[in-house]
Amino acid sequence: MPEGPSLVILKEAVYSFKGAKILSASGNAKFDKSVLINKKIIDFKTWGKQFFIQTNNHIIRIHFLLFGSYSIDEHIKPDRSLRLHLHFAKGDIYFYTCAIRFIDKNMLDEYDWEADVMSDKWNAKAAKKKLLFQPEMLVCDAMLNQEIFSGVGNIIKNEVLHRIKVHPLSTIGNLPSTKLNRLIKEARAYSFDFLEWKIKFELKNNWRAHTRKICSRCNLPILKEYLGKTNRRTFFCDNCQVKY
DNA sequence: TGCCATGTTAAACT
DNA sequence: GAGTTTAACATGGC
Repeated sequence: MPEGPSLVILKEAVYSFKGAKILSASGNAKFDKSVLINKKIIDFKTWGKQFFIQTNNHIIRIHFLLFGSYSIDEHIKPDRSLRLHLHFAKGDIYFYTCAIRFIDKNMLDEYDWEADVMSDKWNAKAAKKKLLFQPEMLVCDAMLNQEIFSGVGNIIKNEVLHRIKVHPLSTIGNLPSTKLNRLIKEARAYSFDFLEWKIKFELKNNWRAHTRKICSRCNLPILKEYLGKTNRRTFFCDNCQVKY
């Protein structure tokens, strides 16, 4: 569930609830759900891995972390994992094992919408500026930085670096300009490939490095190491990914 | 069956 | 107080 493209799928999936009135709200999320009753859904938004439900009076922020999930109309998980259930005349939305809270009304203005790789507002030049400001940063950390690449997660990180043949331990400052541009471009492009494949249930089939044993390009072993400040699982080909 | 992972935050440290 | 490391959270797939 967690990476940006999956949230875009969610936003599409609940689109028909836009304008609908919440008839009841329940679940074990630790806030007062009664204030949502009889409120209309104004909009659903995503920023990277965060999902927002807007009513006239409130903004609910949902983060799925590692294990979060949702379902529409059917309650498919145990009650204990049900964080929020929104009931409408036309159906139901269920959110499970995620972090949910209200955020301040004007908080949405605080988000850097140009950082969201899935957004129409995505700004590659702004991303480059932020990257060049931290030349010592490792590329494997840079890709997971939500201020720069909001929505990019560990799978996208591994796949993009393999696709552009850049070693995860390269630093931003050492990357040739063409490679840096390519990294920024593919962070978005791969995310849209991810979206397309996920919709078709073909995502895993298309992984070239993530969880793979053999490099699809050179047939040499893919290495698995925990790298960077983020210390996340990193799959890479030591042969065809160049360290800069 | 046990391990561990598409992630983040807050507490506990130095 | 700052910067950092660690623990906590919690489910499902392999």
